[in-house]
Amino acid sequence: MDVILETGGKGRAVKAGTAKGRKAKGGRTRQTILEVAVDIASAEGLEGLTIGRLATQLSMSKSGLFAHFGSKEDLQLATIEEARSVFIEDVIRPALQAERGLPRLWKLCDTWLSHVQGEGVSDGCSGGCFFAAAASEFDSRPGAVRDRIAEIMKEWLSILRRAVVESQEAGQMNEDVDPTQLAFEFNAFELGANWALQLYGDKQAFARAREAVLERLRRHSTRGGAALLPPIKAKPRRARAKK
Amino acid sequence: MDVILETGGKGRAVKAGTAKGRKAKGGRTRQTILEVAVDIASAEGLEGLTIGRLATQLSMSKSGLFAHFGSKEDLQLATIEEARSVFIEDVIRPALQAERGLPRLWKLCDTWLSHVQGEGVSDGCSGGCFFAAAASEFDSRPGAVRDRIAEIMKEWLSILRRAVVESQEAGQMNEDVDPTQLAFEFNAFELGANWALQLYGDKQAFARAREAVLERLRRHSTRGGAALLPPIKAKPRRARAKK
DNA sequence: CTTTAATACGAACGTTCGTGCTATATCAGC
DNA sequence: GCTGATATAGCACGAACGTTCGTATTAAAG
Repeated sequence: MDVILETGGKGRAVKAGTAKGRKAKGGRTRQTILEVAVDIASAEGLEGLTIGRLATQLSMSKSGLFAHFGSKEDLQLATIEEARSVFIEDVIRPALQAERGLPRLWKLCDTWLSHVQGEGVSDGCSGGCFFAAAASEFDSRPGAVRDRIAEIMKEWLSILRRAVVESQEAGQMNEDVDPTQLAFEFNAFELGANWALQLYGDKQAFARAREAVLERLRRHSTRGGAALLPPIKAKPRRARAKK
Repeated sequence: MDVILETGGKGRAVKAGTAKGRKAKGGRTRQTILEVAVDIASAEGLEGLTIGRLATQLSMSKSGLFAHFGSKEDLQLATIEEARSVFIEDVIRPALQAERGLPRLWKLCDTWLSHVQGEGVSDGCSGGCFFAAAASEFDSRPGAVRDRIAEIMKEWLSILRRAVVESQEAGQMNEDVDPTQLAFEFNAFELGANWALQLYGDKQAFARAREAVLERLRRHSTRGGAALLPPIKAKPRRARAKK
């Protein structure tokens, strides 16, 4: 599944995808590199993202690719920024179109889960959360990479928390809910779903995470807020055969 | 925090521990190696567990250490088994002494969290869950190591689930609770707490995880079961300053 | 005392990693 | 068409990794 540099297509948002000139070529190549880098790193981690491997997959030479970044760390940082852009585009922006309050909070979680699950047909069944992988890989490796990852994840937690607060301000969620606590729990469900997917390929975990989130939202929503949530699915209530 | 086998002049590792005999010596060395290996791997992951580093920390030669295991993979597998033993000793066994049902279920979660948090004074502030780190490191690396990790984590999930079922059988928990779902959620809270600790050094996350677990236990417990849980702490209800 | 086998060491091998130097195409502007 | 910047390739280095091999030490067995 090599990625050829010049197929043209490449749906992702590139500043000037078709700009001509030698100068622009480098930028486009860099962009292509980063897109593949995010793919690899999502599945195998930021350290599995080897320059040699990246070059091979892109049919480039190591040094040619390396020239686009001053160091491995720069490549990692750039990859992180690219992943953040993708995340914003795929998760944050769609959620912002939902109505502020409970609908947006639910949409954030729902889209996040879809994003990790491997949204559409992307590329088979890879999936996996870039930041979850990167975080656990660098949590014990101090440096700029780790700091940036921590910053971005804090950003994400903050967004979740704000959505909770806004739900309360809109009178859709009970005031006695601690927003930080709820954000922690939602984030944990997402980590748990990602964990189950990566380790067992258990796609059902996403249904469980959604149910966990929804149950909590319903539990804490006011009378006015409850109507804004998806309808309750009929529970299949059958004891699992699992011993 | 090096572990010196014996200060003997030339770094000679000669020590007459409890058991005598040349034969037993190897076994003791191996055990010492594995204990240090678990420590390193808990903090830095199974791949950060380099043979060279392990040897340095033990004041041994790489080859001398290597001789105890046929390969790196064998070392990893042995380290996993050692970690499992520690886990059983530190978490499972204490929980089994709690009364079957809700008390045991709560104890399992509580002890697990303490275990990850770094329980006592162990060695400063390391902490971190061996299996969480190992799982996310190997989830995309097929092989015996990954399989064993998956097996052990499934074992753990199964224990959690059984505790839920037993709580229901004891009439302490409502029957409409899906044990698999609850086990998933508890596991997610634990992953979330570990994540926050590793990335932010946020020990408060454990309080949050405990609260999340307890709230769920209370929510689903029957009238008879509720009394078996820890008393409700007075909520400090103060809005966090965090923006 | 001699022999044996367990234990550990030191040196080296082959590989892979990140990285630096140098050369060569390829286009923009004069 | 020449010049100069830019993009990519080729090659080599040093470090670290897992691993192998030959050897020294030494407790236990004969």
